[in-house]
Amino acid sequence: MTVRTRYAGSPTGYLHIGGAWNTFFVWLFARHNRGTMILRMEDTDRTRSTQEFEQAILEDIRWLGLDWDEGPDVGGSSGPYRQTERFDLYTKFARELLQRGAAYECFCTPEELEAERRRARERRAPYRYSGRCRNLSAGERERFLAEGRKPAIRVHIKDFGHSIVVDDLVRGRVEFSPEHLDDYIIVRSDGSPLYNFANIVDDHLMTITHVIRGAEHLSNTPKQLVMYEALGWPPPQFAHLPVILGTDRKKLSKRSGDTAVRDYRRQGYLPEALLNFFALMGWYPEEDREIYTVQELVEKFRVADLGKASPVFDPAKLNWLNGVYMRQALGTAPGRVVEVCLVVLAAHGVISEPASTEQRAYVEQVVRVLGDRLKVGGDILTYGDFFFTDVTYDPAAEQKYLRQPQVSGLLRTLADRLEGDGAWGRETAETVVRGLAEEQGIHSREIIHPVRVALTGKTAGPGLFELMELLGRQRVVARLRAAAARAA
RNA sequence: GCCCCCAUCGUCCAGCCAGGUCUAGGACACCGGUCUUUCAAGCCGGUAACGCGGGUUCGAAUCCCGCUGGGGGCACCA
Repeated sequence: MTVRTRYAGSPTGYLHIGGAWNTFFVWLFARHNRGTMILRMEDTDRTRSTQEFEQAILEDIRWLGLDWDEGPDVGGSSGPYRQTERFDLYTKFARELLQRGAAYECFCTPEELEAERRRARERRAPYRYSGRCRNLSAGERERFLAEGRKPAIRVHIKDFGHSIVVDDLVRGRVEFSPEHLDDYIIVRSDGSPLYNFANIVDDHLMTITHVIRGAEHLSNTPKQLVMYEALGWPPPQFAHLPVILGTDRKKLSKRSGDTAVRDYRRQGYLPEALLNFFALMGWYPEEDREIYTVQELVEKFRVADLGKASPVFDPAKLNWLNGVYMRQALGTAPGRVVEVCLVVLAAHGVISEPASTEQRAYVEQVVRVLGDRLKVGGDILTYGDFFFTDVTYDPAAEQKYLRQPQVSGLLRTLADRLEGDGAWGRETAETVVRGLAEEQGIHSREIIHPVRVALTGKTAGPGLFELMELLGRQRVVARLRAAAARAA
């Protein structure tokens, strides 16, 4: 039997780290088993779902380098892949359930249910639906209808007398006592299906063999198992991944900071670094090794090797990993580094979008000069903003290197010597700067540091002579004079 | 409150299933040192963990029970 697995996203926000991580593992599983990867949009919550978010999610998954065989955009044999386009299916099965007495209409209003819940809370008892609509007489039903009430549909949970067992691929055997189960709602009074129903209908109709999802769904699983039974369908295999935690040790959510994949893209992260990083959360493919190609991950992936504990998302480690990939790309495919830098630069409005040929060529130079200081695309601005904008002097740097007695004169002299129309380049710059130091009888660093601050505003950054070459004679001379004036 | 899950350095993981080779290994971060015009990178070194209590056993990070702690779920959300 060939593996068919899916990522079911709800288009109520951008793809976040947790969702992306989940998608990656689903994808790894599919590809490792030469199975089918399916994307499904669970957009039954029409108040929060939007077309834009759906687009964005697809885009971000694609950006990560993951692909899918069936989905809302590419179609497939078991489509459509958007739940809002499958309503007739849910209605059909809901009716079937109704006819078989496995489900019933519930006329309780949200207010009435809220009151039930409140009462349960007051008694400090766990809430379960009272079941008072379970055996409505024809008369009562007529009366509710006459009142204009629209029924929701609930499943009728029978007494099992035995516990419900989830045989989870990562957690093992998990038992649930059936007395905690509720007659839960599967279709809203407006006729739209709820997650725990639509999900099952789709997974079955799409012949999903493996459901790989977050552990937040583990408690839902017994409910779903009951539904599979009511429908007479064999359930798929389940694998519940741990939930990624934020630094606050709470579930990483859209509202807790930079958790959207899109944000990482904008900050100049490399998708392959993100993927490699994902692999290191909840899984260690091999001992004493952290760098893997996607292909290696596909080969090594085994659900049984996944951890059960919730990992904390550690941005510091992601940064390091991204740096590893950036350095590697610098050697083998510098265009990739330029690419992520362009994204950042454009996002900050420093260059146009798309970049002009000149801008691109210039950024290539900047990238070359910055070299392995670039751990993420965003570093082009933290280390090299002065290549694109006027100098912003770091107060501490200015205080330390520009407010020295001889500095103003030194800077002015250097400007004078650099001016002119002779050859310009790294060597010229170095010869002139070192020559001046020697002539003054001072160590070269005593002039290099102030010059760096004058040119870049910072104490840290790329090699002075390289950056001078790229900055060009005009800007160098102008900045030296401006700094000399400030220093005086 | 009820249900479920989880538990090794600050963080991510290895080790656990098949107890001894664990004075617990790797990585990130952190702290030194080295290189250097600064920073980054690199290289060398360092600090740092088996949550607690009971068992079982000659022997427990590893097996069992309890506790504690953390997390997730209890919707006409997904």
